[in-house]
Amino acid sequence: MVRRGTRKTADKAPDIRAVAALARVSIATVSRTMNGSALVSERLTKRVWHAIEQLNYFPNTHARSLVSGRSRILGIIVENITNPFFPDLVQSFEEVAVAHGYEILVSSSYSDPAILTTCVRRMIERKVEGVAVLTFGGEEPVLDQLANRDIPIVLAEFRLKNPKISTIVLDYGTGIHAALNHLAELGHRKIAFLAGPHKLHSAITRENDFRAAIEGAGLTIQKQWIVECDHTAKGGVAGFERLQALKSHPTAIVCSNDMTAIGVLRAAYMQGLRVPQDLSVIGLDDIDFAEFTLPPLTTIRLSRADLARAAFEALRQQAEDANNPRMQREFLVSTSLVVRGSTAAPPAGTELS
Amino acid sequence: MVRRGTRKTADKAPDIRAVAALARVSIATVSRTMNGSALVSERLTKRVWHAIEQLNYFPNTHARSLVSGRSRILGIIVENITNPFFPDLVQSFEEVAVAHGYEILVSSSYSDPAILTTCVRRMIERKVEGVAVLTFGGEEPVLDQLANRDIPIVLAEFRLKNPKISTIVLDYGTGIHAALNHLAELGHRKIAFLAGPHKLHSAITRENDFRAAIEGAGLTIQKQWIVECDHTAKGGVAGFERLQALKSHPTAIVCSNDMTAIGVLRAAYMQGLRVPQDLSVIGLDDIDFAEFTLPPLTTIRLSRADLARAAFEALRQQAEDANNPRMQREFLVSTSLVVRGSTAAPPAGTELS
DNA sequence: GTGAAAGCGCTAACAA
DNA sequence: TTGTTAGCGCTTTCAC
Repeated sequence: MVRRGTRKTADKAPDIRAVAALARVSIATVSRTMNGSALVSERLTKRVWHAIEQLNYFPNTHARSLVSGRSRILGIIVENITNPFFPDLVQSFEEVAVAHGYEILVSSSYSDPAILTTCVRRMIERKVEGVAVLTFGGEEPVLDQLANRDIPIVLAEFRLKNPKISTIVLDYGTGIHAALNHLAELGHRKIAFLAGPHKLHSAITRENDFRAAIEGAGLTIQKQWIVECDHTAKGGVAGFERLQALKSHPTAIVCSNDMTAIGVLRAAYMQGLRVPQDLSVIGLDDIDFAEFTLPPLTTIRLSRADLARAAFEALRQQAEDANNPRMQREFLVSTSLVVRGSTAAPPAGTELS
Repeated sequence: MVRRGTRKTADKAPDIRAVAALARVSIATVSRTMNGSALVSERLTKRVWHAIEQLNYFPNTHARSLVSGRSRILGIIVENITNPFFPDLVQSFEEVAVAHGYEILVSSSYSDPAILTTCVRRMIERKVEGVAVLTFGGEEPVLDQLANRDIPIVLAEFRLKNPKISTIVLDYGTGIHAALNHLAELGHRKIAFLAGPHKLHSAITRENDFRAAIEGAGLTIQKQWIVECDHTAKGGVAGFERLQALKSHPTAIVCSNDMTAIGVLRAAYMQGLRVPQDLSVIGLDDIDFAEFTLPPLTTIRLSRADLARAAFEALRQQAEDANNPRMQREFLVSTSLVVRGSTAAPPAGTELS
């Protein structure tokens, strides 16, 4: 424990003046040294660092932000964490951000405009240098608050007319296509889709991509085999039951997200249907847990790390090119199929039913 | 740079002076109004709020923190998020914090002292008003940096001699006891424990509580039935296999955490052992996912929300009683048994083997 | 009740 | 190269 002088009390946070005094230089020199400015002689640089260490000095970021106008804080708004997709995403975002010397400010919007407003308020008050809006929802209007203040924004999933807002386009098509190919190769022809809630932009995109892929595979879309669920396990159970109530059953079910697939797994288990022997199931997202379901879930991976990286990159570019004419940028994050244990050839004889 | 007046360009962030000007009062009055100071006449209060709204003004927290010395930021350090326990915890902590007007600064220590040092540095630089260290690990030394600066700290699991540090005591005993009672009532006598890594303080506590509960239940501890795993699913698989390699098999396995239990579920499934008919499994934590395993996992719940609330409360008390002689406080968070589908009576005839 | 003015700890002009 | 100084946007005495 460093204790100078002979006082017993814990030394209160030293400031730049204390460092300057100890190093016998001006506070400007201390500032320059810390910020790696080239114009400090080696002799003084050494003395300053020495003083900094000796005093255990940490610069006050609030003071720094106040004068420089840069907070080095990035905001991230997600929907909520009931869906295991989000914590992962936040963690990944935090990792990239911290690696680049940024702090992050996390907010959950819970799809509630009032809460979103508060989130935005917090972001503005803390002077964030950019905000990643990864709610996959549709709450644009409030974001104008940010845009009007020239705060960079990146949005997953949809393009806004506002040119100041960058977009991350999620290419579900590739993964869904691969999934259908996989299923087709196994011999499936009767494929259902458990969709997400239509209020979610991403859910609609996923569904459309599924439809396109079905047709691309030369199959025809069966209306009753596309049922809207709510992206929860419970919803998956319900969706599965709806499917079972039909006269003709699909041999494979593709789900709009992993939670839905987990519900299907559960419902099938309860009904004594074996996965994958009697029924193939495919999820989407590849949440950490997909690996540990019984059987392990075949799923379409949407990498949270990739998404987080793209969001960070988008924000950084916007922030650093603040002077450049800000053009609308687009970033692409792709998906891929991860084959695990929930898919297999359909049971014999189902081709005819 | 700041342009007041009637420009059409996106007005750059208005400041307190702009508000004062519009409301025709001094900036002091604006400040007082915002902070709810009683000594502002109703007439001016109204005018000020009106101006604030009209300008869409948000106070700059950095400036505020700088002058007031209070940042309204709380730090939280967790281990990492591979274990699904943590994101939940962070989310709960964020919720309480935001509800009380605090922001949070999250850091993962990854059990790496070097990273922890950086975390602590970030916390100090941002002038956090308290830090919740919920790593369940044993990285005390660095924390002195915080303690020395009189920053309140709350630690889960262990007591430090430092009187400035509050502690949250996790009462696993209650839950583990209930679990063993449950098992005993079902008829189990041969109960194994898949422990966590001994470097984790919490793992050791859990194991000790298990031993105590076993003896409390009138059973004797079988050394080979307590095996150290690593709190991952993979570790659970390995632990299960170690158990199966023994001549005498337990009829029930209690796991130090849910991930381990999930590994056991998986390994049992692979070996064709049915849970719960052939083997009962109990987890600990009650992560969100425990509800969705096949079968749904019976587990000992350690509420992340309770833990987060306790941590927040501890910090707030310390922060607000800054002047009071700071005494070491202890908070208790309890556990309870959640019975789901992974436990049942042992298979007939196993009593004798 | 209200306003003027002194900083909080730092960065960035500008001087030397 | 180094030091001096003027604020960044706010809170908070201290006068009035």
